[in-house]
Amino acid sequence: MSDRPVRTRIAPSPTGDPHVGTAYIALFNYVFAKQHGGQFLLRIEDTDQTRARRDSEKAIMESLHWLGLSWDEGPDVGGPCGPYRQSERRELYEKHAFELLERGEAYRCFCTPSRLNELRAYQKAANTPPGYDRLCRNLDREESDRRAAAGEPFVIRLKMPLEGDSVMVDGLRGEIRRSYRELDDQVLLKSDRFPTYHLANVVDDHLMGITHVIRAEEWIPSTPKHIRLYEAFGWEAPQWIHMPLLRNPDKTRSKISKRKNPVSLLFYKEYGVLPEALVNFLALMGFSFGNDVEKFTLEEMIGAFSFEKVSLGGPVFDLEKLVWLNGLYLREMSPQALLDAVQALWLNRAYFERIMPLVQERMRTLTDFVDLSAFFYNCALDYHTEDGKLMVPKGRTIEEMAALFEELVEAIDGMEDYNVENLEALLRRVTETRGWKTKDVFMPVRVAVTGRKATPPLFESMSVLGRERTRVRLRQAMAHLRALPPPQA
RNA sequence: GGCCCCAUCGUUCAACCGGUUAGGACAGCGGCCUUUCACGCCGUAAACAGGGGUUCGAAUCCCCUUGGGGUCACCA
Repeated sequence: MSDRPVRTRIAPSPTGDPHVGTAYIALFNYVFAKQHGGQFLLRIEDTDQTRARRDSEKAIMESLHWLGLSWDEGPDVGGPCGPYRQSERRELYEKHAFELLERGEAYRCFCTPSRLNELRAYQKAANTPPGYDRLCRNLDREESDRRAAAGEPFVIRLKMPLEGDSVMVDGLRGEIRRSYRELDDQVLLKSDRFPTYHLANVVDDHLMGITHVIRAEEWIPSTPKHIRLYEAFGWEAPQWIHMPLLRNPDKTRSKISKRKNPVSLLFYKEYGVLPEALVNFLALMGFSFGNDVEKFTLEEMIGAFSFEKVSLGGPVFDLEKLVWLNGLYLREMSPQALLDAVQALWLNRAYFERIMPLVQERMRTLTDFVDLSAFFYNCALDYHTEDGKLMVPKGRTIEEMAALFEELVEAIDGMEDYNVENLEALLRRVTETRGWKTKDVFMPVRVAVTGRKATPPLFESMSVLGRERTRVRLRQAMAHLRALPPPQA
């Protein structure tokens, strides 16, 4: 153990919406660092060139700021250990990978993806444990250098010990042992010269002086690789603390996922949850303040926090309790502050300006505006109506429509730019692939998204509602349909 | 499937190093307040997964079983 000043970090991967799990882990890193007068850093792990999304990084930073979990060092504020974006540190990882190669702690692997696929297929068929067979581990150095010089593509793999146990001490669980025999020679540097998570993460944590790695439980199985990496470099390893995983509320109890639960921080913000309430609620997941106190501020949590007060069962994210807690916060605001908050969310001029052109030609009196635009503000829609029935057109089944909504939820999530053109293209595409008529898709989607059959133009409306709320409504409509009694024959 | 982690009411969090009528909160139910609803208040139901040990005594320590989860990529 060393007496280095405490430094923690949150290291999200910008591959989608800002995730509630990211906020959850960030919270504990933040609180622990602040409690010890240390620093909390933000590092963007964007080494996956195929998945990193441009706008995602920005959304993550905005969401964490919204929650009040601000960082002392990061891509936007800089700091002594920058850059804080892994894609800007590529050469560093390459250099370190080659350093391990030189020291015999790692080796070049020339195996092709197709060979590795075959290997896996064979292992699966033969029912043997999967993993790299270490074919290239014993290539002699001359041959390795020669093939690399000839331009043959390769990756660099870490040499794991063949015998013995890897021992990690987890701050919450104590000692966790694993036999090296079941540990693979992990790829450190991909053939595109970008690092894998394992290399980049360890190199950065060391270079950035991270003392406590507080991350989700799902990382426990790969910690031996990280420990080995620290050993291979001759570096002092941080303390490992693995927090329990947030779970889905349904029967599966699997780790929280966007297919089953709203996981986007944007959702909670647009739903009207106050950041203080969300932070408080997240803190309740696994942590107990003491004396049965449930409502507390970030500041108070910093005063009371200890990992001894963290329990290990995977907590289920209970939206109902979050909403109750939020109500508590709402009620203690001054009416003025509440008005400001309500206005800032949806009842603001900028938002009105987007809606006005959509409803103008349908208005006869000024007050028509309220009725015509209500669905732009409502959160939950009521589908138990005459219009709601239009979500299942004649000749289509309930399940067909639910499946359609499900597909749209996914497609909208993956949409690069969420705009009118892409929405129209998407709806036309799903209509065509099904061989349906447009009315079989457009009206049901209209009702799902707005709750009614007479609305402003569909794509424009979806665009104004935004990606997140559109998805939520489609998902709610899907759930509504699947809960319907089966039609009589 | 192998390996690893976990195990208290439906959900969440308590019960310090073994001795409690197993507690709080959300949700549920009943009631009070109230023109209504909500808030608030009062009350009620609801759990130690099972089996072995250790011990005078086990929710608490150990083992096994069961259950749940995670992980086994040139993703993080």
